[in-house]
Amino acid sequence: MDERQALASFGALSQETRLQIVRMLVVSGPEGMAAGSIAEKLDVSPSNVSFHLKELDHAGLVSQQREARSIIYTANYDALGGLVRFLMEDCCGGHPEICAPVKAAPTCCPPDEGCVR
Amino acid sequence: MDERQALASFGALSQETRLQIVRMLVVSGPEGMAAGSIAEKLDVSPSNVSFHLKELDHAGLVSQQREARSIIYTANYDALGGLVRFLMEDCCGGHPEICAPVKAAPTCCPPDEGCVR
DNA sequence: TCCATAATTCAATAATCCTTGAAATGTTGA
DNA sequence: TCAACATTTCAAGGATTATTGAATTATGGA
Repeated sequence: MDERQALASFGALSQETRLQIVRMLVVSGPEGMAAGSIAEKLDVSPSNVSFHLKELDHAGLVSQQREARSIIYTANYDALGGLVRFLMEDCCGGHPEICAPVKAAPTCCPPDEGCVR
Repeated sequence: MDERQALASFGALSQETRLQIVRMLVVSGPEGMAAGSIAEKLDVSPSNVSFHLKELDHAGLVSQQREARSIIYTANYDALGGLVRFLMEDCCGGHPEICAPVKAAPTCCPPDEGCVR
C-alpha cells in the first residue's frame, strides 16, 4: 500500500455512512450483503448507498459480484490489513520503541488461542 | 476509540498535506517539529499548515507545546494506536479466522528483536 | 413479451472543505 | 519600548463532496 492508496482509503472511511457500511461488511464476512440490504439497514436511499458503495469500490475497500437480481458487496480484508500495516509502518519508521505499545494489546485472534488483551 | 473519534481521525488523515504532516511527525518522534519547519519542508504556506495542524489537533492526532517563539507539534502515538485497534476490532469482530492475516506480518519491532516479516 | 424487482446513473442543488493573503497575537532580544 | 520573528486567525473564493429524485440498465418470473 502506497501513500496514494492510503489517502484514498482514509477518504473513503471518513464519511459516516461509508464507515458504517465497511463495519457491517466486515462483520458479515465472506457472505457479504446486497446493496439493498445495506440501504435498508442503514436507512439511506438506494441511490445514496450506491454512490457510497462506488466510492468504497474505487478505494479498493469492497468488492462486488452479482447474484441474481442483487449485487453482493463484501469487505476487502486485504485492503483493510494493508491500511493497518501502512499506519504501523509510519508509526514504527522512526521510533520502534515508542510504537511497540501500538502493536501490543491485540484485539483479534482465533478464539481458541486466548487473546493477549 | 469510538466511531465518532475514528471518523474524525480518518477525515484528518484523508488530506494529502495532513497525512504527510502526520508521517513526518511520527518519524521525528518525541522531539517533534516546529510549525514553521513543517511548512518549509512540505512547501506550504504558514497559514495553510496552521489550518491543517488545527484539524489534526481537533482529531487528537497531534499535540502541541510552545517552545520559545516556536510551537512544537508531536504525533499522538496513543491516538494512532487507537485507530489501528479500531480497524482491527472491526475486522475481527465477526470473522477472526479471516482477519488473522491482517494482524500477521508485523512491520514494527525493536531493531534487536528481529522483525517477523 | 411484460411486469416487478434491484441497483445504478445522471443532473441539480446543497453542504463541506481547502486555499489565499492580509491582519492579529504572542515572543524574544536589542 | 520597539522591531523582527513564529504562528494563528479571519474572510473571501474556489474546489470538492454529498444528497435528492427522476430516468436508466439489468435480471428473473408469469
